[in-house]
Amino acid sequence: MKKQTALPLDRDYCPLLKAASILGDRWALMIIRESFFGYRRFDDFKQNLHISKSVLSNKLKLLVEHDIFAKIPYQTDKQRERFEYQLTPKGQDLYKVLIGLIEWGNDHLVPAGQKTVAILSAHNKKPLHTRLQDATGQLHELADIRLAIHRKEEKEKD
Amino acid sequence: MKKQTALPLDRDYCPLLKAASILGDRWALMIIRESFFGYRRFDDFKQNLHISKSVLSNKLKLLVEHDIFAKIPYQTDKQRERFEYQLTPKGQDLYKVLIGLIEWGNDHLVPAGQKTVAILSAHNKKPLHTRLQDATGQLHELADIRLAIHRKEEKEKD
DNA sequence: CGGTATCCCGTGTGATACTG
DNA sequence: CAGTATCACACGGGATACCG
Repeated sequence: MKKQTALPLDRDYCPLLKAASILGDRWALMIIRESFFGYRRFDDFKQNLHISKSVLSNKLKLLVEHDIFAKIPYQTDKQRERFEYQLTPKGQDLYKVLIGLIEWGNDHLVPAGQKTVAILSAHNKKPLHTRLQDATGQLHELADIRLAIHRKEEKEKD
Repeated sequence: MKKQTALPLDRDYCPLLKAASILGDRWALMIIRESFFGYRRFDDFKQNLHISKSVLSNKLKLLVEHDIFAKIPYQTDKQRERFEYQLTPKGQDLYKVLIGLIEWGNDHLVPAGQKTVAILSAHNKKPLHTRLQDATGQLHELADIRLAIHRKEEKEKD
């Protein structure tokens, strides 16, 4: 890592800060991970995470407001209406963050021999790893990365 | 995203929880991002992030304890010894998380037309995006991802 | 400049009780 | 079961003062 030139970034616009304000607490990413495991119901989250109901309730409400979860009604036995929490496309896109964090945690925080979470291909069961790719399909190494300030273009996704 | 079978994960060993306990606050990832911009000194962090000295001091100490930063002495003008904070290999590996978060934030939190942080190739200036790759080099789509529990093998890193 | 120590305060969290 | 309301508490963060 050689030093890069200083950049006049207005840090108030930093996407990282915005993202951290939504996800940067004890529970948000854990709940989202449960969702990637396939769980969708209040009680599943509660049981699996040992989180208190009030905190879970507030957190889910917040994540729904941020369009990460959609609260979808469904019926169990024609008696009562229930809700389940499904990841929106915006929420599903968090797989990038989740996998990066799990990969880093596995590489550096988990002792060998201990059970942990693996990221596997569903069809050939091979472990998957994060890579960087440009629009031409070429892969890039860490040393090739540079952060820069630019103005987001209109054609890009919301 | 179809529902996956439930998994008997002992959530106390979750790498995500461990990672979140280190990085999941208002400042850790912001400081690390500054480091990826090339900044290494206490005062640079302080000026760029508008963080109070005491908080920055504590945070840096914590990140050094977690082997994310190394505190390296150097001399400015032969007078006083100073320290700078360099990312360790473990810290550099956080590029995966950082870029995932920035990419998600850019895609979903930053309005079009606004200045933001871009991730570029240093040599051809092309924007980079995260992808998933297996050991054979094959790239995988989101729909192909599956999370599973496994025991970390001895030959793997740390 | 590069921190550390102290104080104050807001917020996140868990426990508990309550509601439909 | 699926939440909401309330309370008490610990912790993180900012401001300030101080130190080498």
